[in-house]
Amino acid sequence: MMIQEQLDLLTARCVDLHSRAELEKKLIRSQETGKPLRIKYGADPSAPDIHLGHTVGLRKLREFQDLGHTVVFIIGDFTGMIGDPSGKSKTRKALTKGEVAENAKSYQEQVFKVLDPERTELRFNGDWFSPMTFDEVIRLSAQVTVAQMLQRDDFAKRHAANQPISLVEFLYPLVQGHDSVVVEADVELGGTDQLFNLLLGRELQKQAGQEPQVVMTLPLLEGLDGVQKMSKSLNNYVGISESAKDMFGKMMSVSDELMWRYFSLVLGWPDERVATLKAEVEAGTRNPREVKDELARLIIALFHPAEAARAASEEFARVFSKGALPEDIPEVVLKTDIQLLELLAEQNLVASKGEGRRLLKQNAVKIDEQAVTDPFHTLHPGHPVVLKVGKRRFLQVK
RNA sequence: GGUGGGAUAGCGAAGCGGUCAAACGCAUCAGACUGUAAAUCUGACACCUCAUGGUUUCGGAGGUUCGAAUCCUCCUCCCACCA
Repeated sequence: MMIQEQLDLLTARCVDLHSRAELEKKLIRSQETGKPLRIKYGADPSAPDIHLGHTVGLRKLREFQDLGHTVVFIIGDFTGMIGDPSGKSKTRKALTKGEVAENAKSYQEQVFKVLDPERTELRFNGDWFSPMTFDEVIRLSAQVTVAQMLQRDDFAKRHAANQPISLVEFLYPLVQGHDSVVVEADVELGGTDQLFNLLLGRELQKQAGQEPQVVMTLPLLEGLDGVQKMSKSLNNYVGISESAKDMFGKMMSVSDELMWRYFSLVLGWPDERVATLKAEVEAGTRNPREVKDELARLIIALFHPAEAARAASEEFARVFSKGALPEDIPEVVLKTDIQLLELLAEQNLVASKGEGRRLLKQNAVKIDEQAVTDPFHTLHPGHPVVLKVGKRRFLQVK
C-alpha cells in the first residue's frame, strides 16, 4: 500500500493529529528500514470490562498492526491506583492494588479479541514506576510547569471555578507522558479527552532526547444514554464479552440519531457509506429499525459467530416484537404454595417488596400474560405458569 | 497559620424547631403510545405493612426540647480565599 493510502487509512476518524507530516515521515522511515513503528495505547484498569467505547481505539490500533506495526499496550496498573481526572469535574477514586491486578487480568483476556497478539507488546507501567525513587519523581516533575498544566482545559476550568485540583492529578499526565519515554513510542493513540496527556508525552520525549511521538485522538463513543461517553461507571456500555443476546438488546435501545456514530466508530464504516445509509432512512426508503437491527448484528459478529448474531436478532424479534417467551428462562420449582409477592421477592425479580407492590399496582406483573395485581395471589406446585415482570424479567414457575 | 463555606436519599440541590421519608431537577423503574428509537403523557421511586400504621434515615457522637435534617457541644472529613 502506498504511503499516502496508508496515511489516509490511519488518520480516518481522527479528531486531533500532530502531525500528519510527522506520521508520514515515520511511516516512510519504517518502510525503508523495515522497522515497525511502536504505537502506544494506555488502558486504565479501573473498569474491568472492555466495551465498545474502547474498541474505537483498539480498531485503530489494529489498522496499524495490519500494516505491520507494533502495538505497545500499556496497562496502567500504576496509574490506576492514582485515578485519572480526565473529563470529570470530580476526582476519580483510586483503586487498590488487588482490584487493579484483577482488572488488568480481565483486560488482557479481552483486548485480543480485537488486537493481533503477534504484534502486541503488553506492558505494565507499575514495572517502571513502582521501583522509582523519590528523587527521580521530583526530577520528572521538574520538567513541567504549573502554567503548562493549566493549559489543560479541565484544569483551567476547575481552577477558574475555584474547584479543587489535586496535586496527584497534575502528576497523572506526567506519569502517562513518561510511559511514552520508557516505551519509546512513535505514535500514541487516545480518546479526545486524552489530548493533553498525549501532547505532554511529546514534551517529555523531547526532553529525554527522543523524537516526539505522533499524537492521534479518536472521538469518544457516546454510551447508550446518547449523551455521556460510554463508560462502565455510568452503566451505559456494551461490553465485548457480553452474550449476543444482551448485546442485541442494548444495541436496539440506542437512539436513531446515535446509531450512525456506531456505524462509523465501532464498525469503521467510511463516512460516505454512513451518509448514504442515513439519507435512505431519512428519505423513508429504509426502515430505521431494520438498519439498527443490521448494526446490532454486525457489531455482535465482531465478537461472536455470525450465527449467534442472527439468532439474537430472531430471538429479539420473537420476544419483544411479537411478545413471545424467550427460549431459556430461569426456572423455579415450588415445594409449597406461595404468594405472588413472596415469590417475586424471593426470586429477586423485585428489589424489595415495596417495589413488588408498586409493580403489581402498575400492572407490570403478568402470569401467563395476564396482568395480576393481587400480591396474595397464590401459586401452587404442579401448576406451571410463566411469570413476567416488566418487559424483560421472566420466570418459569413449576 | 488566619478567614469564610460545606457534608441531605443513586447524583445535583432545597429545607434551617412540628404540616419532613424530606420540595425540585436528573437518573432509574413501570404503564400508555411504539420500532426495548425519539418525543409525549401517567404513576412510582428508604424499609416493613392489604390497609390504617410502623421502623430506620439528612457526616459521627452526645445534649436541649413534648417534638430536631433544622438549636447547642464535641468530633471526623471536605473546599475556597488570604498568608
